Amino acid sequence: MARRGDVLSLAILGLLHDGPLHGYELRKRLSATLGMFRALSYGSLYPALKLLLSQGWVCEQVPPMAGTGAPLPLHGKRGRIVYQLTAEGKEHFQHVLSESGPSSWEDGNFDVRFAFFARLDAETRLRILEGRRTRMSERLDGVRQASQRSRERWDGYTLELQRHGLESVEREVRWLDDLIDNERRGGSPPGPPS
Amino acid sequence: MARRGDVLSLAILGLLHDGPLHGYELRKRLSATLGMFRALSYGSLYPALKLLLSQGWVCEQVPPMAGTGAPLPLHGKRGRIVYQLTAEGKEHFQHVLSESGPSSWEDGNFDVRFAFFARLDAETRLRILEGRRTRMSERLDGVRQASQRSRERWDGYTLELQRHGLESVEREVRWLDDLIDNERRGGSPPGPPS
DNA sequence: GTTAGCATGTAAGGAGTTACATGATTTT
DNA sequence: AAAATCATGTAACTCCTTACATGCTAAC
Repeated sequence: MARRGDVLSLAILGLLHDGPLHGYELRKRLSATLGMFRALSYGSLYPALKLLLSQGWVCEQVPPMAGTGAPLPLHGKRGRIVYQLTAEGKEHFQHVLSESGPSSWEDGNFDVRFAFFARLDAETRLRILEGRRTRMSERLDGVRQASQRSRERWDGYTLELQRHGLESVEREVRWLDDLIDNERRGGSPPGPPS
Repeated sequence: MARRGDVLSLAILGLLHDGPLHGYELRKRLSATLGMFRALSYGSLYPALKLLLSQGWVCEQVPPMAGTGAPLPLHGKRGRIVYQLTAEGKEHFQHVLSESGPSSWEDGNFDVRFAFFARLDAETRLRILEGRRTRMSERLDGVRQASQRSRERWDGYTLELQRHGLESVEREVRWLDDLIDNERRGGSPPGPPS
């Protein structure tokens, strides 16, 4: 029963793909990257983990006893709970991530999918990027038309807000153009090519 | 009982300040401007109007009978319902708009306040802009630190997403700097000064 | 005459936050 | 020994969307 908009599950599964983590650490990584600049609350995170557990996509794991120097819970009662991706979890992650339909280029979903682009084939990457680009230019057109139809109604500040917003979306489209370009000619992932 | 985050009420009150409007038209204006690029649903709008009505901040009004050429409901049963700002509504709007505390520079609230900046004094404008600027550079620092602490963990795509997000916030800060500058030296509203 | 747009609403549910509640570990 | 940070969780609540339900008016 995979919900359409379950971005959080996808993000957690993706992070767990590189190794087991406990909730607290998971939250920090989710907040710092993945386009999630606002910190996610525990009131969202822990229920989400419970859900993944109940679906069998992750399992709880005892932390590695002794050894690595990591601060262990030791004789304490409620230590950290480390979550690990199961085989079904991996499969589910790959399946959901590969969805390249309209839902994949919606505001919330796109960023997380993009963060895990390395685990998708070039074709799917391109399809998602192009879908997102189309969505963004549609939005651009809509707002441009709306603001042209009624220019004299708004004062300087409202106009400035509109201009700035428009520029943001234009910038987004240019960014996507560059990524599509890069993807088509070579497909090497972005970043320092040196 | 003014809620902290009641942005929608503020936006509606602000739009109604320039003259009475019905819900359908209100929605279009809310969607096209005020930083709200996503269209607001009626399931949000009409209940919000009901609330404003119950608080006495707006009142229903019969549309101007005959005359202006506007498509009247005529003998139809359920025509448009035009909402008008009451005196208390104006007062409440001004009061909420003038709040220049932390809530005023949060993500959702700032844009709407900025759109109605023309109805605030220069001092309040400056305080809100500076608060927002501080908030944004804090966010910048947080993300910069987090991404420096763990550069090698992420692949090219995740890094690119992070870089793009960071650049967006940097751009936002520069925009605010310009606005603050403009506000300090003269205070003339932005836009074509010609 | 039927499609598209105008116009208003309600009920159910999704996705998240805040505030609360608890307790261990590390640093000062 | 106090304070900060680590760590996990729940209950209530907020804000919004989707899907539904209704009916008028303009254009093709």
